Amino acid sequence: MRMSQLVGNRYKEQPVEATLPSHAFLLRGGYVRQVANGIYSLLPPAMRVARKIEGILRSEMNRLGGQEVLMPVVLPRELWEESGRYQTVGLELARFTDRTGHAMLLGMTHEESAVALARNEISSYSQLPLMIYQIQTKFRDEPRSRGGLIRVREFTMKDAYSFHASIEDLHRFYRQCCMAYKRIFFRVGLPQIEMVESDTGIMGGLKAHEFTLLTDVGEDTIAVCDTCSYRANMEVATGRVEAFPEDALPLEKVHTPGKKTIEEVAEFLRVPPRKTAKVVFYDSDHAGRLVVALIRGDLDVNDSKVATLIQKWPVPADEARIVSAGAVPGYASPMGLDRDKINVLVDETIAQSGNLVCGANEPDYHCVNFNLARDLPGIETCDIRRVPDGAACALCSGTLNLRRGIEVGNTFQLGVKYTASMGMTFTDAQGKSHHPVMGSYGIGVGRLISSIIEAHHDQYGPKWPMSVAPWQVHINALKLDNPDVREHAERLYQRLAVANIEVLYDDRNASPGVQFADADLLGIPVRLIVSQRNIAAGQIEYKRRSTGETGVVPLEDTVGSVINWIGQELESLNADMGI
RNA sequence: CGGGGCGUAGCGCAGCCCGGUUAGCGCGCUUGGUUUGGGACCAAGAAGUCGCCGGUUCAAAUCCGGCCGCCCCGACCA
Repeated sequence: MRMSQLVGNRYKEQPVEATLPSHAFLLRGGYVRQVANGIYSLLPPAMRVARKIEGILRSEMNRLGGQEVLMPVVLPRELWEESGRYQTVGLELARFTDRTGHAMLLGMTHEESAVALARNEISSYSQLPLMIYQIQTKFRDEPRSRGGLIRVREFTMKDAYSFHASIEDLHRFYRQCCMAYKRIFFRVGLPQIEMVESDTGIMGGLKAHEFTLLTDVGEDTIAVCDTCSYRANMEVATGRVEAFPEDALPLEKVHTPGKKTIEEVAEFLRVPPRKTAKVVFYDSDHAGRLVVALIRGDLDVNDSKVATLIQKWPVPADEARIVSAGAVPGYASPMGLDRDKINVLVDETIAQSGNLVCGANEPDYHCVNFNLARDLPGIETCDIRRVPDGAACALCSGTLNLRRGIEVGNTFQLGVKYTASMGMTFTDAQGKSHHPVMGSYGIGVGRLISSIIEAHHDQYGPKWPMSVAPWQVHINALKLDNPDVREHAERLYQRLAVANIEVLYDDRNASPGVQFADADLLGIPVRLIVSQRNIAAGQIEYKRRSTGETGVVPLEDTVGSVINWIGQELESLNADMGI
């Protein structure tokens, strides 16, 4: 490729809207252009990176036995009604009607489509297991996109769907798929990506993992054990919290005038916040009952965990709602409330503490010496707390640290949620009918591009790993109006092209500073510099983008050296070496 | 959806408060010349419905009203 013809300008001004390095470089390097909020065009350099990533995705999916398909972006409403998600998924599902008035939607994930495809083709256990995958455009009408390609509304995703005759076979395949994901991330230059336990969210199903690049600019919060391999998204992370058992003292009502918050009550009664019990009200659970969550005063409720328990997203209850259930805001307690009309969620930490302070359900009064087993008998406890930074790991003696991360991929053990609701069956060896067990597996291509830049850049631009670099070699020729320089540069360009090397040739007669700055923004791993002084010495100068190493090689050895460098760098990204 | 900010040439901005000639500046672009190892210099150019609609006024980028779009933080979100 000749740079004089390359579509897309580079510029040196820092774009005001870009706060992340990857976002700024994508704009400054001429990789992407925004078309609307969360909607981008990819220019040739980004398109080439995307194609390389897609090639790696294909090879690893094919290695798993996956078969590539292409399902539609535009889907009929009926398909999503079959699974029930037409109702349960919110505004991020873009809906519209076609000219005949038929309700349509833009696919944001393709479990329904995959089942609809497979149920007509699969009827026997002998056809299982099976995985289909596609690399395709998704649209999700996100409430807020951000960070360049990190969170967008339209994006390219590799999504895969597997079907199994048994849960055991799903588990076996799931492990293989996770290994394939590790190989993928290794091959694109991100071996540090972590496998993280996660919420199943709108996918539903049994179990899910995310694959996350830990970085301060990430938007997810991950609990990371400093000792063992436990990693979990905040949504589901659990940890050990110190228990404070005490022998129960008699329950006693105390006057606490005007003291409503945990801080006020704790200070007034001269106890630490951990000796109090906090009540949080949510408007309703799936059955319409008021939700009363009880947690130790020094801890916070984790809404995601509550959502899983009450089967809907928790919305804080307003004061009228709380009062109508017989509770007194600021002095509330589950004690004395009609347990048939409310859903009480009690965090384990309440059972592990004795003699707590809690509300008396009477204005200006609290109770001291609340003990769960005695004062609210017959309640099963659960985990509804946000893991605090520095909590003890539940699996080992280590400490959990909260880190930020970018989720670049995810995997779900779906079970029979979709195959049962959509009526997909197969016949086993005994002639009996079953629903296949399903898994689904996603990786966002654009998010991976941004993540690679976040992990591999300096102040001047990206440093692409060889496996995903838009080109392998960048030729800079200085003083191109000199016939000797031009002739050497053109010849070098031809020789490299003949050797099947991907070359970007800066054939503009631009000043060295401009050429080098542009080369840094394009981040190509090998840079070759043709100049009069190098020609006179019979040599070519090179610079490796990733290491900054510079040197010279004799002119006649150039192609051979380049082939060696490319080979070395690709070999270091070969997953067979690393995993 | 809540809070904050911004919309003037491809990009980054000034001008607006206090209405008044041909709406400026830097980068980029075009032409010519001089240059050339980390974003050169000189000269001459091209490029703008000042986000949109309406109002006030002799006169609106500037004042008023409405709308739209974009960014950041939060909420939300595989």
